[in-house]
Amino acid sequence: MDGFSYEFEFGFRTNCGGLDSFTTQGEDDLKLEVLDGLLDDIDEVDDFHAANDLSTVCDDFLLDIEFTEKVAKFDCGPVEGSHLGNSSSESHSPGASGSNVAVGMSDSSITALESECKNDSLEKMVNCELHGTFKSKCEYQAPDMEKCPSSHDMDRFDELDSDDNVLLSSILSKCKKRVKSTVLGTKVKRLRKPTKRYIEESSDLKPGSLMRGQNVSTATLKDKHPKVTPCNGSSKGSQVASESWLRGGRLKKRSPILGFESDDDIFSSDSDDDRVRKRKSKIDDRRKNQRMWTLSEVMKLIDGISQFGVGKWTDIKRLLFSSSSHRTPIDLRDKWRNLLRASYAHQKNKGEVDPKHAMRSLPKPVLCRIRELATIHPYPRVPYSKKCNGDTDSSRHPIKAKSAPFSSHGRNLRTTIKEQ
DNA sequence: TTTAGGG
DNA sequence: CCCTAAA
Repeated sequence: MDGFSYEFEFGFRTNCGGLDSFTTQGEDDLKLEVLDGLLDDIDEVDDFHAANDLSTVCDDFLLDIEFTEKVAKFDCGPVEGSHLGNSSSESHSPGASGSNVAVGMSDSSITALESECKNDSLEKMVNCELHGTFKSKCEYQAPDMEKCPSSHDMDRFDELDSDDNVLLSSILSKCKKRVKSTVLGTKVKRLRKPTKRYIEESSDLKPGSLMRGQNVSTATLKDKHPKVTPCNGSSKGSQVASESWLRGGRLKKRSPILGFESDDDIFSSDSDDDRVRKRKSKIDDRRKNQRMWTLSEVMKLIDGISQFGVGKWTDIKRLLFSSSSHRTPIDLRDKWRNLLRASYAHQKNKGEVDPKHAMRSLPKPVLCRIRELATIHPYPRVPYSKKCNGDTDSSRHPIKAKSAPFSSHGRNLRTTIKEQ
């Protein structure tokens, strides 16, 4: 049973070194045809995923196939007794650590086997072993290669377990695919798909943990300094409570698994809401964590900046925003950038506020404060104060002159300096 | 790790 | 808000 699978697999593997000597090139086509015919009856078993890094074997493909055919013939022949059901043969060789891998012969074990076969030593070892068992038989039978498999052989083939057949089918279909690509000269390099083992490992996460990957830990990680700060007087009473789910799941890095997750819904343990939400806003989900800045937050930010200076975002975060687990230092910086932009826009409009944005505009004192701070702590690489723009200040900072202050045109900062 | 800058 | 490069 398994012995057949095992030996077949290893025969396939090791043929490259052992059996190519007695096959003439002229037989290749014939054999391929025969093999193809054989294989056509077999359902294509889905990929072996172990296709990764089989390229080293690929060069010996034709030979592999030859041997495959031989095995199909020989192993069912009279001598097959020593093959079929003789899985103990591997136990003869104590050094054959790899043999253990193949005995179970599940798909995953095949995967394991294949990956193990990348190991040179293992291959050699198996070579040795098989030269003892296989080669002699095969060489012995080689002269009869031309003849078709006898009906007896085919019967024996049919006698195989269904499990064995499945396995055999898998292996053969794999051979077939590779042979086709190789023989046709295309030698298509298959895209590196995730190995079955990888998928299995991924899906193993599913049952136990509802925590979707990394989402859980980051939330707690941020409040390293749970300094008790009155919840910034924000009108949003629910802010602190809700931010755990809103922001707690902020993904610092996209994990490679994310590809699966979005494509196949491997993590089907998601609630329906989650799934719907994920589908709906896959594109702009970067915005879904967005949080309106409250005035009090802005004030705190301004205070922090005036206290620590611009650029000390971590300090500001630690001391003033420790209670809000969202608002990373980067957020603070971004907000400050936006505030500067806004203040500049405001100033440029001579105090007139676009009625459309009137609601969002900052109170005048805050605006003044921002402008004030901007002069004291110019935002990085802002060479001159916004207030004195247009004068020759920029000439004093020739290096930094290229980075323009914030313009009223959204984020296009550079056009402004050209205009001036 | 933090910051700056771009998107 | 996110990502990445640079420090």
